[in-house]
Amino acid sequence: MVTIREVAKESGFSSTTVSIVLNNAPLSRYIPETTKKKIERAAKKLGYRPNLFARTLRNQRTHTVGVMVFDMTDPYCTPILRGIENTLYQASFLPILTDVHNERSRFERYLEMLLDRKVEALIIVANWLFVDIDVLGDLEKNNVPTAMIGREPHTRSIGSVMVDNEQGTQMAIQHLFALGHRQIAFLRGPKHITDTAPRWKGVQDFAKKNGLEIDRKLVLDLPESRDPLSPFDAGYKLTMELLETKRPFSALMAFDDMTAFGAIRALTRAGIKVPEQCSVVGFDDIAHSRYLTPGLTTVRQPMPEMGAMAVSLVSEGISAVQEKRKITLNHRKLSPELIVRESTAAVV
Amino acid sequence: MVTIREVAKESGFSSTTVSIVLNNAPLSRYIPETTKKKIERAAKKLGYRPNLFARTLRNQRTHTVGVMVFDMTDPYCTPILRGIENTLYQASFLPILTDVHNERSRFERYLEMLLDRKVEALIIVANWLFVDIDVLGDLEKNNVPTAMIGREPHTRSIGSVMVDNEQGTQMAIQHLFALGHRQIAFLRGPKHITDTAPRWKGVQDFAKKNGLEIDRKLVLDLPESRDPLSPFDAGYKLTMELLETKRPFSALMAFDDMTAFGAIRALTRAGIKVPEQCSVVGFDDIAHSRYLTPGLTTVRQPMPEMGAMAVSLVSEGISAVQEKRKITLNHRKLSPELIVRESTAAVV
DNA sequence: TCCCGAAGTTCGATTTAAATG
DNA sequence: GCATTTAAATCGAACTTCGGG
Repeated sequence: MVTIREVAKESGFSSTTVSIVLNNAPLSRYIPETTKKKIERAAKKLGYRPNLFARTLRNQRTHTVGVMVFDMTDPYCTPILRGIENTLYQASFLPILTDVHNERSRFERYLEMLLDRKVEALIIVANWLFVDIDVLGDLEKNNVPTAMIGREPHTRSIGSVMVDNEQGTQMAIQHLFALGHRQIAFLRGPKHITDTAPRWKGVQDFAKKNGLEIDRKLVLDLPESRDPLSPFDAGYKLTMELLETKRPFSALMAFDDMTAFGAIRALTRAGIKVPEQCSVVGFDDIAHSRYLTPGLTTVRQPMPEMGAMAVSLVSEGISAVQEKRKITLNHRKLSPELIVRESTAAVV
Repeated sequence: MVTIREVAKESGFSSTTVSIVLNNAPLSRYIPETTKKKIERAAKKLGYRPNLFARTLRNQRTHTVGVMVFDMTDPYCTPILRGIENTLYQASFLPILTDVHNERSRFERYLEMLLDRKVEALIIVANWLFVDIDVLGDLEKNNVPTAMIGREPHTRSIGSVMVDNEQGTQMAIQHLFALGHRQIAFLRGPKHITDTAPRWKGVQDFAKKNGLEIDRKLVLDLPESRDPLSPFDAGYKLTMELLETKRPFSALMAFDDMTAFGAIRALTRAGIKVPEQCSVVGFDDIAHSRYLTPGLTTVRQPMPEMGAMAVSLVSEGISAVQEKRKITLNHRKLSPELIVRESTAAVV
């Protein structure tokens, strides 16, 4: 390994001077160009790369952020991670990725590991299950700016990025309404998930405003579960139950895309064509949605942007820590977008 | 921050002794239990956590591995990453995740960043595009054990994990053959992808052995492209072209799942029912495949296992480096599995 | 005072060599 | 030589202090 001392020797100056020059430190304004040139040339010649661990030991900076996902296999995560990665890259930060598999013990172990590595910030992708773990203790104490994606934390001091759920379902129901649907079935989310309530509120608000009557018999709730893939099975099962009641409906609005896939499977099995005989809308716009046939009409969460936004929130926090200001992180709500594909059609 | 010196002071021993005890170093066998107890109690009381950067500075170990993905949004990646993460976790290693977006400059920049951080190993998930970049230079020089998933590297000294492509397509064609299909269309992969040849070879071998005639007019090639999602569009387009020729076929074998999705879309648009009028098989078994309707029959790559295998390959390398042996990494070929779902059926 | 550069200390842990009884 | 403990050197960079012109 080439050290700063070797560069010093090669260039004929002391390591102090080398350090000052290569870091463009304040003092470097006194150092003549010729000296700088020589040092830079020597560094280049030897292929000098400063040892980041020595540097961190001195100045405490790691240029690393921890990313915690609750379940990577949830297709909702990937685009978010992409957004995080891309934004960090621009800032020359590197992410340490951890997946807690929805297990508390794993969460705690990983948190400890990340703190040991002095990540400068933490981003939590709280998809699906996340019963408010008291992260705060350790985090606040350690002064690590933290942002959460997809869940509103119960604490100040932790930033958050969410999609505007209410707005999303309003767009969806508005779309169905405009297509002439009046008998609409709903597969609501599990009660313990915080997205469930606002999404339903969006529907209700629209219904009230536009005189749409909601048939309570056509409203079902997904069961609680800690498996991000189970909504598919639940969607399938609930739709089957719905069909058995023989209550007619011309459209179905699912809690999320995965649920919608399950519903489509059930409808197809029952010989009901989508969208000709029944329209289906989802929520999320996970990657699958575009590729299944028919393509799923859904409400897109701007996932890469949410990742990017989380990074910019914690960046603020990092600056604050650097300048010894108190950290305060914001809460952001991003607008969703209605993506109309082939799973919805006008009533005949 | 609690340092080892504070633990020393609290316990009444020197920092040397504290270090020896806490690390269970060889010398600790001379240290009496009572001393150990006292030191451990002091450490616990103060909540002592050794500074990893100071430690790394001394002993060069980082317990970190770099993971490079060529495009995270490729659904093929996620389960592999999961496998990597899970296996690393067991070994108390942490992954730094980088996504090179199929860009050479980004690849080089990330590689540099990872080497600066002294990752103890590197795992490359070479999905889709990867025209043999000369990683070797830097890597070999820096003595970083490296394994590649999904591509056979042109160099020794880099380990690799692949699925047995030949075996995979053989299973698929065998399945179609057993269902009575004789007129089978093929959407082969782009020529520049290394998977393409062996997958085709599997088909040919089976055909020869079983007297299945392959109609060259029913064999099309995907165009070259650097977008992991484009196979969908290509699959759609090629299938449309196939249909226009009016040449009959009762089954279609796609290069991968994404291509198969495109084909299904085309067939459906053309009013051809899958699987009643045409069976479709894919390759990969990405997450989507289970959820579309009909569920896709496909050849599963054991992705989590491939990730795990890559970790175990580089672990070997890490041990070698530790013991100053020369690193030699193996090449592993894992068996795929045929997943029969709803997109294939017997000819009527 | 301004400019330039070097010596020496510090960050926190590990390890070697050596000092005790 | 043995059991027990520790002072001091080390890892590599950054910063503080100081001195000479």
